[in-house]
Amino acid sequence: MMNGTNPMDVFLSKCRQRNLKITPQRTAVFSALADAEDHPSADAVYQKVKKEFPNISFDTVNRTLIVFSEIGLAEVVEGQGDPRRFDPRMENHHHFYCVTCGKITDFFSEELDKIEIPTQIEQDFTVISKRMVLKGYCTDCRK
Amino acid sequence: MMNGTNPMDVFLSKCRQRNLKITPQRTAVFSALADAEDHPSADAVYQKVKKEFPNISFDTVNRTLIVFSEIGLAEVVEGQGDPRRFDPRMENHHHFYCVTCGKITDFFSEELDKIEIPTQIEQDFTVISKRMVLKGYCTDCRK
DNA sequence: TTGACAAATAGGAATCATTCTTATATAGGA
DNA sequence: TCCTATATAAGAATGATTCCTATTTGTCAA
Repeated sequence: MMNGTNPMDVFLSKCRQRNLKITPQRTAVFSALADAEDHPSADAVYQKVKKEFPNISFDTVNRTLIVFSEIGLAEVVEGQGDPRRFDPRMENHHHFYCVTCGKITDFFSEELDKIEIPTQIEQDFTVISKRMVLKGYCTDCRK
Repeated sequence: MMNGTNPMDVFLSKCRQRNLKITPQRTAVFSALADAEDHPSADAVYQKVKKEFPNISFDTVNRTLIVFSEIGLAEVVEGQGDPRRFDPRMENHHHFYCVTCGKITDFFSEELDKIEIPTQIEQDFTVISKRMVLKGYCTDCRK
């Protein structure tokens, strides 16, 4: 028996826990995502998986990725995608993002503003802004 | 003369600096955004402005907001919008986002992980994850 | 191993949000 | 006031996702 700590075993056990069928398509989407280093979009995963499954549909890939994010196999990360959200506050501040209603709440914290960016990052990249992004449930949604 | 520190004066001076005409539509979009507390989408701003300018087009509102983000009157903030970006790494980590090519690079920092969330936030919200999001230019794009 | 059935898939239509195109209108300087 | 570069409105086009539905397929139990 395998010990369940390698990614594929995690995938299998999460699917079984939730009564999700282990289909070749799901397995292929999982592998493609697990190998990705670049926070791919659904379309990027689709392009990869299509090499192995020429007949797979975009919808299947997209649905599968959303399922993965619901069962803890992946996370939807913040991006600058559509619909864009505009913020008129140009002072440094931080965000709380409610995963239920999508509302973004500003907050200010001198302590957070003071945080140093790791030296390695400062060397490799030119940083123009830093922001702490918290995710969770807002007052209205946590009831 | 006004001293240029109220939002409308900042708007007027930024437009003049860039030779952008001060049209009633631009002014209305600026006011609507400046008053917003909720990091609105272009459509949300459009719905607000339309009450005052029933004939304004969505395109004008959207274009204007993008111009504002280019001249430093607003910022496009991170959201969970389309296209979604998926991340298979479920361990706590942080992101560097390149504003030129859109690439998201992971980085790890025990120092950042140790940061305390302000007490007020912990009281008002249920926080399930925290992440530092840096924006700037990546190695390839900063040349 | 074989059915039965709930779940998953493929493919196309529909939707949502944005961007492009173009003809018309207008702000702001001469 | 006139001129001209900009900006606007309206609709078409695009890009990305989600919905719909007929068909297929894992999985469980006999």
